[in-house]
Amino acid sequence: MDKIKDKLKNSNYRITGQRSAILEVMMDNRGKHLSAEEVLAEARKTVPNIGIATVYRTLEKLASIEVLYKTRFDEGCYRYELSDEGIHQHHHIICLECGQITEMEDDFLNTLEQQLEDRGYQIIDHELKIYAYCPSCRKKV
Amino acid sequence: MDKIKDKLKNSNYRITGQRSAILEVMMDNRGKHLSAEEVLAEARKTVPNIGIATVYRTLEKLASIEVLYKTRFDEGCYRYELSDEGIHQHHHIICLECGQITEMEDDFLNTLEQQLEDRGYQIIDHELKIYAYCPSCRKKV
DNA sequence: TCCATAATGATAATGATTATCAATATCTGG
DNA sequence: CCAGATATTGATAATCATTATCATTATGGA
Ligand SMILES: [Mn+2]
Ligand SMILES: [Mn+2]
Ligand SMILES: [Zn+2]
Ligand SMILES: [Zn+2]
Repeated sequence: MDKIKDKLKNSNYRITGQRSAILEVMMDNRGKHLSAEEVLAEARKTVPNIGIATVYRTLEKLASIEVLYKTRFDEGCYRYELSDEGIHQHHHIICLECGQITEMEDDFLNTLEQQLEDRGYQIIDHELKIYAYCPSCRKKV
Repeated sequence: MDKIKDKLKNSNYRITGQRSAILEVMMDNRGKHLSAEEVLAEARKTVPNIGIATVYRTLEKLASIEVLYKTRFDEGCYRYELSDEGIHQHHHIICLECGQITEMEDDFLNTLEQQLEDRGYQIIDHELKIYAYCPSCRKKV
């Protein structure tokens, strides 16, 4: 939390009640993937008058300094989550039945990346989504 | 082309001038990823009065019977391309400098999929995007 | 405390996509 | 070929997430 606030200060961003509230919401929901509207609803429990524009602005800023990770799961809206420390983001397995999202680390992509580097690409990031039925929704065969 | 039109007929879809024009645009642009607006502009060369709503409807229909593949590359809009025959779609390497999109086949994911199947998942599809500098845009080190 | 300026909230604007609906085109069966 | 059931179209309004605008307020270093 304080480490993040330092990061904000170093970027010339002021620490406001709204930003603290949003940060707190994201930390209280570590592991979840929240939409801007969901963040707004939570943040209003602390800062009742906070507006949706501020939520968008803050989420955007926090993503730009890599405190948050922003993605979308085949829906209309973006979702945000606390970022890992690592360079690459993790990946997601999305159940087509219940919507449950399971996370997956990306070690297994090392081989592929090596192949691409060999072909001259300079890889910056990657994103993998797997659509599947999760073990409990899977049709019994 | 005729195989696709049969597919349409079998789904109770009529073959109209507009649909033929859109199909032709997609076939003339095999390998490219077109937005609805781009398809509209091309289709109007054949059917000047075609409306954007018809383009959206047709692209949607063609994607629903898997003639087209629909995706988005971190932009505001969807892009469509002629679908491969295979079960899974191919993947994309997007150059962060020039925007060039290179395609990649998905054999290398077999191992990962096997691991997930072992954990009880029933995999339906996956999507991988790699963001990189392409060989020609890569910063010389 | 003062003040330059960053941040906020309300609200208008945007841009892609979808819904509505009256008019038109397609196609099947006679 | 033709009529009629119905699928499709184009214009346009509506939607929905996100961004821009702008007057007002809050923050934090001097
Ligand atoms: Mn995640
Ligand atoms: Mn492609
Ligand atoms: Zn499930
Ligand atoms: Zn490039």
